[in-house]
Amino acid sequence: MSRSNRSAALRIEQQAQVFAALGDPTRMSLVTKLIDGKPQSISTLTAGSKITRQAVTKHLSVLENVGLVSKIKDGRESLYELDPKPLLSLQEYLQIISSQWDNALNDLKRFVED
Amino acid sequence: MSRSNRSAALRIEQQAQVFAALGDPTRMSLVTKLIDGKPQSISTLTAGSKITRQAVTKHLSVLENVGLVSKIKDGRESLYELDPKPLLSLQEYLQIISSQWDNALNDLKRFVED
DNA sequence: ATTAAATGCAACCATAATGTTGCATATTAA
DNA sequence: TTAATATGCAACATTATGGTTGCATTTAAT
Repeated sequence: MSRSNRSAALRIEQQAQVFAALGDPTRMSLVTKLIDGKPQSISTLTAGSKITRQAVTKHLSVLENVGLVSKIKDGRESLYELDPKPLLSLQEYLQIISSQWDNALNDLKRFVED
Repeated sequence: MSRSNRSAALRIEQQAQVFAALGDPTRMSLVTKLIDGKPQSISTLTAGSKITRQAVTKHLSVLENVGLVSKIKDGRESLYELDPKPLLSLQEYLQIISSQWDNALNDLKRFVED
């Protein structure tokens, strides 16, 4: 496999991990809760949830592992803060896919009309 | 739970499923292979892969279940075609998150400057 | 100094996801 | 009509995921 294929495979792997991290309703709502920019503690993020604090902790770790949140120790609390960079990366990816799709449609159209 | 919360939860669940469907490198590359608009058979999509045809078939089913591809029987072949609608939906979602994030940053800026 | 609150860590369980193999069936080609 | 191709179906093994419980540890409040 060429160097470029290796790094492309790496990029795909990373993107896939971010997609996977968002591929769970609990984690999507955690992201939503953090969207206002205020770092929040595990207890706060767990409040009102139907699952245990430890489950929420695991979900936060998944998000942290793909760089979607970062953890800040503050006294006895662990605050989590959103980092939207990986989301921007996904947007770019979807953008590329969409534009390629548009091109494919145009090509098809031209082919049919000729 | 209110009606609006119920349907919001449904939407989140659906979006999460699409994210999850893309959350695997094999499925991401299947999507990439189909981006030119040409429906392709399972055998074609499996060629050059390191996993078996049956594994690819399962991945295609995952994509089909969230509406990212559709299956067309043609003789003895099963052709799969990309449907980008769910991708557009994800783009919208990410767009909303991004804009809310920008708002939060602006609010914070204003707060600090006051 | 005690008590309460917030986490961390680890073991454990149930279920889902990923992949394989083997065989049956349907279509096309020779 | 025989052989080759493409797929479908089902059982199985392995590992990952999502969740729980119990207990220890650290920090804050009385």
